[in-house]
Parts: sequence; C-alpha cells; structure tokens
Amino acid sequence: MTDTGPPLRRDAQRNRQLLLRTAYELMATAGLDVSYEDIARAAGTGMGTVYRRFPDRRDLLDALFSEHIDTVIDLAEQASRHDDAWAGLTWFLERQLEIESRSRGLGELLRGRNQATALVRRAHERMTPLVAGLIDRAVRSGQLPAGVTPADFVTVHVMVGSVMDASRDFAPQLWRRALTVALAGLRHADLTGRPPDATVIDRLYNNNHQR
Amino acid sequence: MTDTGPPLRRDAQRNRQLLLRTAYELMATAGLDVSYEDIARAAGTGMGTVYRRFPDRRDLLDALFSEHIDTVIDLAEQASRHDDAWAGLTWFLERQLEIESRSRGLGELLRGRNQATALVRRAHERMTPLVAGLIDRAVRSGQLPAGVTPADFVTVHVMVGSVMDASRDFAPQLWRRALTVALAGLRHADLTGRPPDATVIDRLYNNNHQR
DNA sequence: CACGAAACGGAATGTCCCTTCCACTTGGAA
DNA sequence: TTCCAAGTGGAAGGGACATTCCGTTTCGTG
Repeated sequence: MTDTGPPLRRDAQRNRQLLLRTAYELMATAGLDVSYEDIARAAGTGMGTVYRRFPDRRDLLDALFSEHIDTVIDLAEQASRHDDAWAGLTWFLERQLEIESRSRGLGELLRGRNQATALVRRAHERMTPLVAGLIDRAVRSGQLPAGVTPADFVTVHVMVGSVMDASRDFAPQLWRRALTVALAGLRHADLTGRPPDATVIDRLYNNNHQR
Repeated sequence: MTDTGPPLRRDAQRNRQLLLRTAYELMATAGLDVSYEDIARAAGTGMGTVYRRFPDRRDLLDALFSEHIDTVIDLAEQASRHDDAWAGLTWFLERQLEIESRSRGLGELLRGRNQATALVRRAHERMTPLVAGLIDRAVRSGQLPAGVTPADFVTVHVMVGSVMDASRDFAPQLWRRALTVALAGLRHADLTGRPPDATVIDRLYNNNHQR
C-alpha cells in the first residue's frame, strides 16, 4: 500500500524530514492552508523540493499527521473499552480536542474543514463505529437520554472545535467551557425529533465545501 | 453621518439596486467572499460599476445587510422585554439563527467570520447589554445556573452557527438540533470555573483572524 | 436637441498562489 | 576519482481576484 519506491538519497532524506518539521510547525498555528512557498522559505529550500517530495498536498498532510491520527484512533479504542460509556465518551472527546488545540492543522483535518485525505477517511471509518457503540451503551444505560445519536456527538465535536478556532488567539481555553456546555446539553437535551440522516457524520467530517 | 452627496442619476440608481439584489442573492448561498467580478457578471454590469458605487467592500456589506441587522437588533429588544428571561433568550437566539439560515452572508457577518463593519460593531454594542441583562435575570431567577455569563451565550451562538455552516448543503435543519443541545447545556452545565474575560464577546464577534 | 457631467464596461495591471520545468549541483556506487 | 542518477532552486507560465483607468455611452438640463 505504501510503496516507497527506491530509497531516498541521504540529503533528500534530510530535507524531507526538515520539510515535515517545518510544515508541521507552520500548520500548527496557521492551519492547513499554508502555501508551499511559505513552507519552502521557512525550511530554507526551494519550492521544487517540496513538490518533488509531496506532489499532492494530501501526500504532505498524510505524512504530517498520520501518527497523530493514529494516536486519536487509539484514544477511541481505549475509550470504547471503558466500562462507563459516558466517561469513555467525554474522556475521548476531551483528549481529542486537547490534541487539536495543540495543532490547528490537525483540528482542521479531523473536523473536515477541508478535502479529506484517504487517511482521515479511514480514521473516521474506524472511529465512527466505536463512538456509535459508546453512544448506544450510554443511551441503554440511561447515561444519555433516548434520541441521542452518534451524529449528535459529531456535532458536538464540530461545535466545540469551531469555538476553539474562533478563540485560539485570545482565549485558548475557551473551548473547554464550550465542551462543558455541549456535553451537559447532550445529557439533558430533549432530542426526540426525527434523528439526523445516517450520512450526516460522513458529510460533516468529509466536508467538501471548502473556503 | 450618511452623506450621500449629489443624488444619483436614474440609471445609476437602478444599477445600484440591481447590484444590491444580485449581491444579496449570491451571498445568501455563497457567503460574503463573493468576488466583485461575480457580482458584476451576475448583475450584467461591468466591474467598474460595482467599484464606483461601493469602493470599499464594507460599504457594500453595510448597504446589503443594514436592514436585516436592524431586524435582529429589534429581536434583541423585544426579547429583553420578555417577562420570562430564559424564554426571551431562546426565542431571540432561535429567531436570529433562522434569519442567518436564510442568508449565509448575514450569518458570517453577525458571527464575526470576517472583518466587522462599523454597522455590525454598533449592532453588537447595542445587543450585548440586552443579552447580558437577560442572562443576568435568568441566573437570578434560577432559570440558569450561577456561573453562566453573556460570553457563554455568544459561544453558543458561534457553536450553533458553525454547525449551520458545515451542514447547510446536506442537512439544512441540523442546526436546530445543535441549538437544542447547546441551550440544554447552558441550563445544566456546571460553569463554576473562572468566567471568560469580558473582552471575549467582542473578539468573537469582531474576529480579526480571517483566513 | 445639444452638450457636459455622470455613468458605463471591460481591458490592463498587480498580487498571490499553484504547478511545471530545466540548467545546475551533489551523493555515493563503481 | 569519476560520473550520472538523484536531487535542487527558482524562474516561468497560468488562474483567480482586486483595483485602476480611460475611451465610450447615456442622462437630463438648458
């Protein structure tokens, strides 16, 4: 699946690492839409080098974030093994958001503020059933009211993330308050209306409409 | 304050109206960042005409949305006169969001997804004390738990709006569910930690960091 | 109805970013 | 040490927008 072709020359190897570090830094504060030119300049290489190594931006994103994404998948798995479903859910979401708060780029990726990469899609495919299972358990055990769906959990993720994005520069902890509110809402809202369509999760996370 | 200079020629008058209608339509679905070229093309005029009439984009935005903004201010005033503070708050927020759901552009303007215009700033200066009064009353009457601040209300507005923006194309009513969750959260969250800085409201609404 | 001011359209210019391309440099195998 | 495939930097071309400018057209007053 990940055919690397012939191994890179040592200097190319070095530059690749340098570019990854540089791009990660830039995207941690500025988000995913950093230009290749900026990355090259910050790394002290030419643009050609960036394009040669990462011809498609998604290649770059996947290389940059794959281990962090694995970490998040791990969190979901740990959470799903939690005895207390609600505790698992809140723990998972808070952890995930903490990670997102340290990297704006990763947050944008995980919350579908862009064109999803294959890696991200696969990550969600893997996490969604786990979350769904937790929600199910929590509803059955009475920790969550009937009517709460996995899509509502995703909605909470999106909501809190938007507060994080909006307030990062002047109130970097405000999202915690928003999370408190949103989670309390999940436990107390009357969501007995028609549940959201099943495809909503996918569309929220694999947002096409950029901009 | 609004010196209009010498009156416009009749054809210019007509074009101005045409441009406003056209721009409003475009921004209702595509948001505020429609290019002047697109507006001109859709209206069947040249770009020069758009620039002549609205040399600064803010001029255009204020002209486009001023009456809608007045409507929202009106809602806030009506709400603040409501006997039941909580009912006033929820009614106001739902109405405002309904209006935003009909115009993506207006939503972006009201929720600070851009560089705020003088008009928007004034609108928020006017509405903020009204909302603060309602929150205060609701807390005092026990409808909201102690610790809830006006900034939390704004946060809810931002959160629900983000869901609206993210789901507009495939689930145009999903924001109502998010609103239900968020409002329930406000009533049930334990927000006894240090309250957000007073400037948070302003910064959320007059967002500088565009994208 | 003539004529000057107002308005008009859209070509031209500048900026920013994406992407390709190629003449030059360099690593490392022979 | 030689040599060439691999690697490099940045110029160049292209597209999207913002903004300006000016030759032409249109209004509406005298």
